[in-house]
Amino acid sequence: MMAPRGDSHVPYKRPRLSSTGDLANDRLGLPIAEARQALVSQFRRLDTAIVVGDTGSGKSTQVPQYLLDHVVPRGGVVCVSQPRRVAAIALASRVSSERASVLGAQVGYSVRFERALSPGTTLCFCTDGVLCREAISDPRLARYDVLVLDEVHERALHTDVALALARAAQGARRGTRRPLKLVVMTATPDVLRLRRYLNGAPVLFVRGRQRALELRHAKSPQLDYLHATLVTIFQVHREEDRGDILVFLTGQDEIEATARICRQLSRVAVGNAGVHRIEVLPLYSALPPTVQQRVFSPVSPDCRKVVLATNIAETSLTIPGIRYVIDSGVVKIKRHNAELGAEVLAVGPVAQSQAAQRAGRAGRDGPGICFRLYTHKQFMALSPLATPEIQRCDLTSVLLNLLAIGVPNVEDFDFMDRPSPDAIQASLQTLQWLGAVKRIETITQGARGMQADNGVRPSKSTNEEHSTINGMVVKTDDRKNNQKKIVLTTLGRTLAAFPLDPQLAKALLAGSELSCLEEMLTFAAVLSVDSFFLTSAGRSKEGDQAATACLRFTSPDGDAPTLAAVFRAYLASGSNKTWCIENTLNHRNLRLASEVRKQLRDICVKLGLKMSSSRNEPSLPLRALCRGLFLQAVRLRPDRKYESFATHRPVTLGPSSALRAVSLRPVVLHHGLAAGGSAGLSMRRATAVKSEWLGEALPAALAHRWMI
DNA sequence: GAGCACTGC
Repeated sequence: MMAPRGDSHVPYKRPRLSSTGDLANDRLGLPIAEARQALVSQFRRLDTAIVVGDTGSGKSTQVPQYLLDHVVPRGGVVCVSQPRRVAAIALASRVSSERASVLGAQVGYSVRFERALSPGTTLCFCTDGVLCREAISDPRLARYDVLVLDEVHERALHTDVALALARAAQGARRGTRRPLKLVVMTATPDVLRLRRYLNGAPVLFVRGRQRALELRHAKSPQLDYLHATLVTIFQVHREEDRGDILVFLTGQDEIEATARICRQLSRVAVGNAGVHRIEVLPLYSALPPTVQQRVFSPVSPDCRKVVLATNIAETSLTIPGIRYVIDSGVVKIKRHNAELGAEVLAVGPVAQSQAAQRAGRAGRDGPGICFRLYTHKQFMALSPLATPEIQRCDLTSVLLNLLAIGVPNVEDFDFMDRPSPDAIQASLQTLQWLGAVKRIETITQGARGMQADNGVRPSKSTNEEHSTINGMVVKTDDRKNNQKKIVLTTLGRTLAAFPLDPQLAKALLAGSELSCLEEMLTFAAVLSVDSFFLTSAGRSKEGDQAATACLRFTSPDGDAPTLAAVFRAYLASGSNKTWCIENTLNHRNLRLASEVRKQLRDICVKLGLKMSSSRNEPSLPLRALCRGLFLQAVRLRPDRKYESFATHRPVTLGPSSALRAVSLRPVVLHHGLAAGGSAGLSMRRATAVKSEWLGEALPAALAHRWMI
């Protein structure tokens, strides 16, 4: 056990006061109020504006109202978009009550599964995801006079897409009788990039609440941030005034381990005179909501709360009473590796903007201190901004969405930070194999001249250029000479109607063809949400025993049928929360799956698909699954190891897959590959299928290549 | 033999 010894404390540089407290602002109203006139006159004049202000400046609640009351014409509609559902609903509710109106009348919201809107709604809060979907039926965003994009500094996937779509819509409406006004709001003062993207749009600064925040960096680099974390927690506990501590760590295991040591150490320390108790509270998204709620309840006056959190506390949850922040300086980030065709979850250093965000969580209710477990020099060497999500994730869904919107050139779509051409090509190739897009020759004047007149062909060297797509080595056309245009097929348009990965959407449609749509709705729903099974940390004491009881759901065919069985049992229980707890299942994810299924079913009905069930033929849903997930196929080699058809890379069966309970199956489909650690590539979830089903599902080009 | 956080008319 580690104890905070005198010689192992983390030395911090002398405190520097970066700002002063100003509690008067609390009563005088929000800082933004005095800037109202100036903002309004700028908004009237400009077609695009950037608003910079801290959370707490009131910009998210006030700017939309200024626009509605003083900028748009009577009856004009303002849309405010956010990365997160809870924020959209909370803001709508807050603004609605500020205006003493009923939520859903003048002020409303629209998020997935939930909306409060009426024909008279002129101020609508929504999520970026909803806005991106709306653009499919309304690419000019014609319903809105003003579009406000909030929290743009987070660079969430849908925010970047929405921003690019908004620019395109604004361009299309420029010079018409109803131009689109765009207001982009960000908390990061570093707006050079954003400003250039928005053609030099003026930046309007809103003064934030002035709060006292003291930053202390480590004096020397720390080799072990977990050790430094423990030392600092107890140093703060011994030396600093009352106030709760928020610690940023990377993940569940690390948090639980640190919590255990912390509790042991505190039992030792509390024996000493004058040392108060501490209450250690883990906080991460996999925890059941009831356990998460504990961080919001106050502790007794003689006790100090220590919250050990992941990134969830950086943006999603704001914990009251935090006075001290301990920032480990590291974060876990998911990246999609197109070459491996896998998600890689890795620990890395935070960006400066994230460090600022973490520090800002201290002293929201009074003067605070942020302890950084890294030196000021190390801080200065950090990247100023985090890599935008659009450069880290699989683009298959995003590109299908853009094509459905009618974006003319998806390969050259003007994102603020463009994804790599390889990532785009990999996703287009996937869409092509799914039959969602095709490349058609478009003979432009220039191209015709070139090919007919002098017969120029791509030179041999460029023609034989290879690139790796989804891990497969593929010959690519020379892009300079490539006159092929990417167009959406009828199938692609149908796939885009579903809020699903295109692969799963295709499997769902195959369910209609094979008369097992009801079963496929369940497969699609359970595979598109996080696992139903609680991991050890989220379990109650009796949990492990009950988890064993859960084995009764295990299907020899793997995870899709197993999860479907759990889901059916959940519905049979009457969607009962107690039943979930008794069986150590994640109620939130089961409820989510049930809402997803309902939504998918409604879309199927709208598309005119007939509901059908394969009650007497259990293999039909598995065959349908093959028709969507064939790119995720894996085979068992003679040496009893699994290998991906697409990439020929070895993969292993992940530890939580239901297939581990049965003997090795010759062909399986995986539902997500994870890379990292010692295991190489591992399949998080997998379902066994028959080789002939895979054969009938494959497009000809792949059937030939894979020799099925 | 191991899961950061979000989101989808």
